[in-house]
Amino acid sequence: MPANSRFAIAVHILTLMARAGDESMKSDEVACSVNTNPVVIRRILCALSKAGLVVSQTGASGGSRLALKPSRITLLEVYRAVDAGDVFALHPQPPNAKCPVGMNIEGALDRILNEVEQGVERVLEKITIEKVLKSIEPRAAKARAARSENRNSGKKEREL
Amino acid sequence: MPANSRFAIAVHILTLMARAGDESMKSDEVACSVNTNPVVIRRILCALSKAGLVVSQTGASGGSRLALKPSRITLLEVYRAVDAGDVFALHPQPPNAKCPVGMNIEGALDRILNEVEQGVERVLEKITIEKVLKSIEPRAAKARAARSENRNSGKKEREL
DNA sequence: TCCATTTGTAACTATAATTGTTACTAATAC
DNA sequence: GTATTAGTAACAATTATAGTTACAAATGGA
Repeated sequence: MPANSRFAIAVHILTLMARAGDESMKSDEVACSVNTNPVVIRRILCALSKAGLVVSQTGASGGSRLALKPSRITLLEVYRAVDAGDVFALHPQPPNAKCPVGMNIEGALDRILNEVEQGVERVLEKITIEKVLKSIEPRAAKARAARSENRNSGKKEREL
Repeated sequence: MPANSRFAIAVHILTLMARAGDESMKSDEVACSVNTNPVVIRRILCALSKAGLVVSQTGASGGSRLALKPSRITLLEVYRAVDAGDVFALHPQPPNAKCPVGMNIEGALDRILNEVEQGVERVLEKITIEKVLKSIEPRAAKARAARSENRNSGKKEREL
């Protein structure tokens, strides 16, 4: 199943919560939108909570909500909060230290990996959760309009 | 074992061949430096060959060598040649289409993934195999000097 | 005070990708 | 013709992920 989707799900979660505003959401509700098990959501929420991006409360009428305004949460913080994994892996086994290339290639690759990660981070730090929510809203509005068209023509659909 | 190391190994292979110049290398020799099985090397060489980065020859005294000068091979071409995988994965299961966020989040994440990949590519296109080899040489030379020190003081080590 | 609800977390399963390995075919040089 | 080498298929071992069940701890309300 490799190449993990925790970052994608984390962005989904935070976008839902940005939309919910002050109201807190339960892991069950979030799981319904993400289409997975609530425990999967809670595991990711736990990481986001440790990073200070959400606050959660146990007990009856508990749940989670954003700890910061959506405009203050960048995708870089999200990427760092969940362990998204490296862009590429180094050698599975250490290369041959008796070879002039084998001896030094890991260091070179490590420096390249750092540069690549910086490239990723430069992109992610420019995108906020607010921006993601806004990029979604017009499409959702369009879909709502289309649905009311359908309703007029007799079709039915449930929505959240 | 997930998060694949094919890109790292491909860079290692090409750096070895850059150093070998016109002489072709056998998958066995490369495997010795990478510290893995020759079939693993041949699989990656096959991808590099399809991308036109190396040429291979079967048969006695066969082997592989670079198809282009080291200064003409960028790491971006290498990254594209081997299937290095995406920086992050989208949802394992499609999100709930009845939810305004679930309905549109995949498209938003896909656009973000494209931007991130472009960030990665901007970094990789600036690094050539020649550059990697040069970043390794001074260290290798230093190590050679240290080894001859050792030899003078009576110690022994094999090298390639 | 007790009960229902919810998070946090451990433990386990199923799935899938990667790497390593053996074995074989086809091509090539000597 | 024989030895050598790449190309490739098939399979095993390892590992991470995602999903699931189960339960303790916290919380709010009756």
